[in-house]
Amino acid sequence: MEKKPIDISFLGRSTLDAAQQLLGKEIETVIDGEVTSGFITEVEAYLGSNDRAAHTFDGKVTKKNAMMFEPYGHIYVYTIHGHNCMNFVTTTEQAEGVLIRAVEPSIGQNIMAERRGRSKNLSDGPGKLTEALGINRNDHNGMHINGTILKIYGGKTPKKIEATKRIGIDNKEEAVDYLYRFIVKGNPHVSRFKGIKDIDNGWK
DNA sequence: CGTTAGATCTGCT
DNA sequence: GCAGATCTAACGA
Repeated sequence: MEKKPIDISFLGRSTLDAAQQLLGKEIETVIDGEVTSGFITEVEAYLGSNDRAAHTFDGKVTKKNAMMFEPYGHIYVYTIHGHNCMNFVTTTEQAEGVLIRAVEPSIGQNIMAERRGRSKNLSDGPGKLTEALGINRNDHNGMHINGTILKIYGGKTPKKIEATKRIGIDNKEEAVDYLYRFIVKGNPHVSRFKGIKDIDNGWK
C-alpha cells in the first residue's frame, strides 16, 4: 500500500497541541535520492514572543529566526555550536514552532549510520537527527512540509505522552520550568534517556 | 574587526 | 557530571 502524507492543518492551530500530535509521526526525507525516515519520539514547543526561551521572544526578528514568522508548514533550520536543528513552524499569526528533538530510525538506517559515522545513537538528539536525515540549513531552511524533500506520514501512536522541562535553556529564567517538552514514554530514542525501556518502545 | 551567546555533541572522569 | 570542540550570527567599537 502506498503511503500518503498526512494533512498538516493541525499545525495551524495550537502549538502545544501540535507538538503532542507530532509524536509518533514518521518523518521521511529524500536527499540526493537516498530515502531515510524515523518516528518522532521527542519534541519541544516554543511559543514565540511569550516564551523567554524561544529565539522569537518579545517579537524580536533577526536574520536567523525570520523563518519562524512564516505561516505553519514551513521548516525552520538553524545552526548552533556547529550543529543543525529542525523546527516545524506552527500557526499563522504567531512566531511559534515545534523543535524536533529526536526520532526512532526507520528507513535507511544504514545511510544514517554512514552520515553519522557510527551505528548507535543515530538520532536521539536535535543535532543528531538532522545529520542522520541529511538536513542542513543552507539547503533546507524555509522548505515546506510535504514538499519534494520532506514528508510526514501517520506513523505510530504513543501509548503515553510524558511532559517534561525543556533542555539546554538553563539561563532562561522563568521559562526553564515550562513543561513544553514531550516524549514518548518508554522509548529509548530520546535525548538523555534515563527511564525504563518499554517492551514496544512505548508505541501502541 | 573582536566579543559573546546560543534550543549541542562527544568523550572522559 | 563536566570540559572542550566547533560554527554562525548578532552586536558594539
